[in-house]
Amino acid sequence: MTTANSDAIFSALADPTRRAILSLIGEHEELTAGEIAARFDAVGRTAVSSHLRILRLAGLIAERRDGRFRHYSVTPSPADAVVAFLTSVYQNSLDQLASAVQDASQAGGTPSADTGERSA
Amino acid sequence: MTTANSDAIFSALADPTRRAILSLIGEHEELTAGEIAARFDAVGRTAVSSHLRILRLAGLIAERRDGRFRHYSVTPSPADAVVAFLTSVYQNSLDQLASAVQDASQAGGTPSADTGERSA
DNA sequence: AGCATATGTGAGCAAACGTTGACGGAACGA
DNA sequence: TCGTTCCGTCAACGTTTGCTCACATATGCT
Repeated sequence: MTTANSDAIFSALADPTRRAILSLIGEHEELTAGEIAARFDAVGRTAVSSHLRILRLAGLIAERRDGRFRHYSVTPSPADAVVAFLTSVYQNSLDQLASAVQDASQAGGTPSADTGERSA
Repeated sequence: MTTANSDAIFSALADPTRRAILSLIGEHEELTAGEIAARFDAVGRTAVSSHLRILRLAGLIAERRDGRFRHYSVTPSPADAVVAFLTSVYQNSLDQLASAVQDASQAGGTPSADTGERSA
């Protein structure tokens, strides 16, 4: 069930405008849709509204309605899915690197020649 | 300069097939393009090749050429850009949450009723 | 050389995405 | 009640994305 939602989270984070919106909201406690839209000259108000909807459906932001205004704030929990994915991928990578170094050091040779090469 | 690349990283991570590929590579030390493609029934070999290109251009995986084969492995560093973005967003959020809780506890009321509600 | 294997690349197409403009609904003030 | 403000939603359009098919490239084997 977290898998289905992480898809929405990664998709939501893929757009640079949405990341900018998320970053902007994160700098403040709460912002209204109009305040957010006002900070983006290149993007129209309806586009910002669509982005806010996507961010909200992904669970990345929360909406509080107050009269005519809608205040948006950051919801802390969902980012865990992203970090969990990355750590699961890179944890193995680091484990294997560590064991490779250990094997090489037990064998008595130089740890590895692979680390010196990085594809551009 | 990290900003321009983080765009490629987030876009690369947006696709569920690419995340599955990245996860698969992460489980092994190295995998060839053919070995990776063989694990995906739903997507063809050329599609996997395109995904590998995107992941490589984003700097998420490394390519090692060995005869006819191309071995792919995970490159640990670039995920830092993702984590850095998330922590920058949520750091402020957590700070504000902490101060909000402190304010509420000083006021003597229950910390918050908002946590019980999640938008669907 | 000739053929098979391993893999990337380009054209073409359907689906998804982001943006805009027009509209609708809800709330505030006169 | 009437007009204005704030904001989401819908239809349409151009762009991008992901996929497949056919072809090209490079390596290895005989």
